Amino acid sequence: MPRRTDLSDTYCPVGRSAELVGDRAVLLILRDLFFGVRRFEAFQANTGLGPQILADRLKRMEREGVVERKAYQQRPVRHEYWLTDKGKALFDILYAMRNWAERWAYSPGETGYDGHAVRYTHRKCGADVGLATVCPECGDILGYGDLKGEMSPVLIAEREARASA
Amino acid sequence: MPRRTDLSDTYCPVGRSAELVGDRAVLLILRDLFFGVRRFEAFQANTGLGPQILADRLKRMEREGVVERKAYQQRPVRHEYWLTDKGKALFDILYAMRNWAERWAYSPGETGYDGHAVRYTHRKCGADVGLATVCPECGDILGYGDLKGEMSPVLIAEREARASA
DNA sequence: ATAGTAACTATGATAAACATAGTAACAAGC
DNA sequence: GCTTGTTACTATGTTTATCATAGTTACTAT
Repeated sequence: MPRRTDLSDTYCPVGRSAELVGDRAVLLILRDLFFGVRRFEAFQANTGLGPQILADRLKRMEREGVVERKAYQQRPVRHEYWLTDKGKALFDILYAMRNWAERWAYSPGETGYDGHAVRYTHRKCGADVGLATVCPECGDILGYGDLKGEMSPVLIAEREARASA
Repeated sequence: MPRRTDLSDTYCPVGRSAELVGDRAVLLILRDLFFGVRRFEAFQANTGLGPQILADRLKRMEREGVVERKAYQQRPVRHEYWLTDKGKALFDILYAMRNWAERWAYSPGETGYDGHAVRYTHRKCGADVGLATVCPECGDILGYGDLKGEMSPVLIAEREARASA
């Protein structure tokens, strides 16, 4: 889609974020990055994105400073994509998206959806945090690094089915 | 852009949110809705979107149940767009986007940017909450309704300039 | 009868996305 | 030393969304 209007110079902070995060492909890549995925082919398998939008978005994200390309082997040179601090800080946005969807985007008796699609536990105290941003057990404010995410069986099955296709 | 892949039936919560929120236009409309804007022409002026993507997105958002069209006058019938509860719950995502951008998306000496582009205060205790999700003064968890947002002078000027053009 | 207001719809050019195929640079096996 | 495999992409052409601009509907006010 032609996007002539550039929002990266607006004074509105939501506009500036939207320039990066207002894009399905970027969000799917970020999701995978937060689950520990680092390689091109894995992103392709998990997100279902074609190689060029994937390549294009990874370049964009690198230009914006949210990911870094790191060589993990020479001969032949192969790269992995790692989140920078600026990238890791995007966690709160993804987490808010997850929380919203878990609460509002699943129909009541949806098949295979019991509890939550992704369960987060507080690394420090082990508590299941539900949809909270503050640990219900110890009261800590929760951010990237504090939380451990685990996919539910249906979600794992879905990802495996996609990866093998 | 052709978007053949539909994410609304994935089990991944980020995927489901991305289907709605992974779109620049939707984000800009939501931003305005959270600032109290309700009318078509005002959205157009503030977001810079053309009338058809605006109309298309508002329909999509209505279909998704995040906004409601309400007639504010008869003869001729005119409508306003109001956030539903499901829509209001999206605040956390927008707030996370604002927080990320205020911290990471402005260059150090950027003209006119002193402090924050949008300042939020806790309605209950009056404290400036900065970039927090928990009130630094009284410790309350902050969500939609608890916060009052105020645009900085540069941002107001930018919006007025856009509206008059 | 003309001008104004608010919320759109219609039209055509442009640019982005998708599917599919192909390339580069090697390693490993036969 | 030739084929197969691996990983990370690039190239090509069709499909589809977006943008800019203009026009429409249904009225009120002067």
